[in-house]
Amino acid sequence: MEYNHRETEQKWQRFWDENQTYRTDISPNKPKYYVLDMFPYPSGAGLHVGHPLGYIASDIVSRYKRLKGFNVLHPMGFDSFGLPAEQYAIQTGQHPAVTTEQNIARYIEQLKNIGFSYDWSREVRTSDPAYYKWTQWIFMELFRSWYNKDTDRAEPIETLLEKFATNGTTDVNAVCDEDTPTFTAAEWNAMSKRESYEITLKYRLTYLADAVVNWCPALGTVLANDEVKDGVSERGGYPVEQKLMRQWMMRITAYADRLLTGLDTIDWSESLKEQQRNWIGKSVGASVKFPLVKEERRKGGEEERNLDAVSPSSFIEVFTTRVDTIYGVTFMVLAPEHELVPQLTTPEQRAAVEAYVNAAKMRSERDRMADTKTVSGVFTGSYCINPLSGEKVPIWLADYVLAGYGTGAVMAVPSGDQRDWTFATHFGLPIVQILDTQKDLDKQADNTKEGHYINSGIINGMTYQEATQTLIAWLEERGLGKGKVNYRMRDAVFSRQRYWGEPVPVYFKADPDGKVLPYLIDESDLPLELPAVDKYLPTETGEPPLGRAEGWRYHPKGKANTSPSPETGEGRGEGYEYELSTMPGWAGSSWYWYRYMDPKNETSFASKESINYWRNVDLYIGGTEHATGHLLYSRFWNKFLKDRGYVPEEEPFKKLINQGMIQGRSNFVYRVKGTGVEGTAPVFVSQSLLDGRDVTPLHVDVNIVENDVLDVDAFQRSRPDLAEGATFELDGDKYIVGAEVEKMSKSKFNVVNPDMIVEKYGADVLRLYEMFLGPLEQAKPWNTNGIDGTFRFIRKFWRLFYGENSDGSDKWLVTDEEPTPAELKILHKTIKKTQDDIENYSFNTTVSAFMVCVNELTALKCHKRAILQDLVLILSPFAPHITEELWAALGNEPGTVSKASFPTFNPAYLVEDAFDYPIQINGKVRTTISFAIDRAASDIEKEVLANEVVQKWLEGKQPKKIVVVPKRIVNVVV
RNA sequence: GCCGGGAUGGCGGAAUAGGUAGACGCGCAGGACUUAAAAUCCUGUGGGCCGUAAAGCCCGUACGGGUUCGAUUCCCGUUCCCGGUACCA
Repeated sequence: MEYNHRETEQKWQRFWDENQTYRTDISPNKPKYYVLDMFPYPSGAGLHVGHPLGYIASDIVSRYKRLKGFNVLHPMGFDSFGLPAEQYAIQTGQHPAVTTEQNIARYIEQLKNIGFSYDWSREVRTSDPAYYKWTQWIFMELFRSWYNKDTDRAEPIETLLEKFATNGTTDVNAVCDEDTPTFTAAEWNAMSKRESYEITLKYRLTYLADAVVNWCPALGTVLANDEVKDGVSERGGYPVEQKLMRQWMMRITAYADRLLTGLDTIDWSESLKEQQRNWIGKSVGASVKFPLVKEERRKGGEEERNLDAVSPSSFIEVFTTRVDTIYGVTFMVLAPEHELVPQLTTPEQRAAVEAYVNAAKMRSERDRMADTKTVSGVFTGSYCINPLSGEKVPIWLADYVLAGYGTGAVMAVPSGDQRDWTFATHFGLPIVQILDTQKDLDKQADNTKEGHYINSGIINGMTYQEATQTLIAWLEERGLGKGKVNYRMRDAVFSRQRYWGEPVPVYFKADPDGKVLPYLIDESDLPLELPAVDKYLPTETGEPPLGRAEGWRYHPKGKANTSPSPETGEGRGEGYEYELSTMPGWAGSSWYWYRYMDPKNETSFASKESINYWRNVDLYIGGTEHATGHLLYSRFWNKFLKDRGYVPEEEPFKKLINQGMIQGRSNFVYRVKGTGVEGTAPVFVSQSLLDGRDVTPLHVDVNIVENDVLDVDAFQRSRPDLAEGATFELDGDKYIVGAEVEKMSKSKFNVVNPDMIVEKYGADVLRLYEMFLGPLEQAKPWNTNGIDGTFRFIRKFWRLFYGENSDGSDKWLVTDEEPTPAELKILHKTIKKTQDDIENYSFNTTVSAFMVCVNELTALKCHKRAILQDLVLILSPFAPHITEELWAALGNEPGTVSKASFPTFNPAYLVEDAFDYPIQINGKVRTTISFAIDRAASDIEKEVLANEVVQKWLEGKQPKKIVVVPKRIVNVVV
């Protein structure tokens, strides 16, 4: 009987479910191993064959580690808040919870079909109130914390209040808002409760701020930078504009340095770490103040040129990484959006400046970035003073300076910076050499740090190091500047003007003087559940969808609710207004790996016991698209939770692997141009007969193509719109289709559903084939064609155990005979290869080793239990169903293959007594000769030289040299 | 532009402390079994040359150099492809 994959696989999947085979509990006497997949967003389209790639790899590692004696935590859940469900709700009125539930059910069914060893009792869903209760709680903890730069960690807000009460702001070294006032202890203690509370809001790790955000009018929501691609929303592709809005922010910048240095402690790919480093964008330099020229201020005339009113005072502040080049500054460049521009513009220059600023506004960010060749800029008419040289420096505007980075102003040093050089050359501004080593300044800038300074006042003759130190000290002494570290990374916007997300556990209360401030709801009121709304759109007044929830107001327990609505003044006694925005997509995914440790806990996000046992993720597998989003935010929250003593590890994901994307392989049919239109019958030509004919390629469903041969009948049946009355020009009796690698997508008719593969070939075959396709981290196209190889392998493997009696019934072939050395060698070579390859995540080569093993055992007609039982075990991580079946057939307790031990590799079986040496003449192999392993090199030399083939190549000459590498090669140099 | 990764048969890919390039699989070709097909099994399969055959020779890991007894592997330069990105002061 042939192996029946359908019956067997379903049987074991049911068994595992019913017996909770993969249920995991804490067992302190076993080492732990935590294998995590990036949990999916359950989309309506279901899984395609590309999705499970990483899940299969992680499942193999999980099963392998179990056999190796580890207690393995391997859970799965769903990142179930998100835009598509909300978009669907807007269109259909269907509550997102309903569609999400349906999609999850389908995902679970598909996942269970593939035989993953997840502990499903630990499943989490971010949209479940029992889950997001703790997302909200973490938000509250962030609100209740500040970042102490002295201890370099987050602390409860109470430690800040103590400092204020005893010493005011003197001892406080915190990450906080720019406009935070300084005060004494006495001043602090004299403040009203409201005043002091308002001050603490500037220190908390989550805070309200007016932020320029990516506002997407079509989606009615704010998007994170990484959700915007090329000026349109990543999901949906709608236009996005910049808008100033009051938003909840996360002070992730407080952690910038730790996020950077932590990268050195984790085992992630270099490219991924580099992406995070670039995103954080640390640069070390100095900020310098350039005072504005006083005479300019005087003769400015009446028109708003009162520079004394300019905030904060009369200077331009720049950030530079090359303060040593300050004597080379010949002009100043501001971003067109810089706040001082209106005040700095002289009446003569006003028209030109306004034209330039407007033109810059019109150009999209994209245009400005794409166009780096054109030089543009305009002079404001004003000057500032170089604080070092005392020279007058003209102030220009140019759009190569970005408002959002540094201070939005640059001190231009054309001799050292290429952009400044280009600008100076274009506008005829002077270029001053400042280092004796700079050369070819008439052709380009030279950014060298070598040599000694010239034309440079107090640093003349110094080297780079000396000059930098001297200048920073000089500037700090005079309050004109200081050493500064600048980061590209900004604080993260945490608000979304949408419905399907976690409500923010905050309400607003107006104080007697009318000032409205945010307050946390009481912890006992968590979870703050999403209210029902009539529509999932913003309100008519532009409020987020939660503004539609009727009577949704906060009523603190045991307190009078007397605050009127801050907007309307109405609603006295009806409770307080809630925050109406919801949390972003990354909130729920920034801590989920902890919830798996203790998913049902109602008193904390996970028990201390479980967290201290499982600690962090040993292996994390997922896509590279989360490089700067999820993976950065998760590290941020993890560090915060560690600071506050809730978790023990600084980094959440020790080892991370990015699985490569599985691309689609599209198939095409070719319709002759001019046919199939206006009632004419279409003519399709086989790809093999094209030969330059004028045709239109059309996508054809890959599921009706086999080995690039089209099932013509199926094509005509499934696409009557295309193939009605068509004629086909065949190559022999075959229509050969064309092929191209594209993204896997419905519109390209190249989606392959894993369910179909499982039905036809079995889950074990799907698992083996996905691994066999190539290295895990590499992107590769899916081509169902090759799957026959792994299908045959499984059946060949089965035939080592079962044959057929003459009446057609099953014949059990396994015997208890003693294995031969040759059989043991095959087995142990495969054991070694399997464990080495799994430890190196090289799954494709493991599958090939299994094939070799089964081929060799088949050739030897080996049916011995002593060999096959171990082979079942080492194959079980890859093909759990068939091995579970055979494990039971071998007489083991059913369902226990995952609870056995990985066979021990015994090198003794691999010892060879002879080696076939390739014999090279001048580096080319001419023959091979077998020598005993312990044969002396001099003996080998002699025998090689005596060899007939070697003699022939020597042509009677004496060899120059003979290289003998034991157990490798012999090379005779003539 | 910069950063990271890559380029090996018709195809997916193997082999790097430098040591027989093309494991394994697909596809293809031929054969066995079968009334036939499917399934299965066997043989061959980088290109070229020479041969009836056996055997043998030459070329070959994107391209051009180099180091070495020996290079897919190391070094220098070039081209192309994929991913990322920031005009970052």
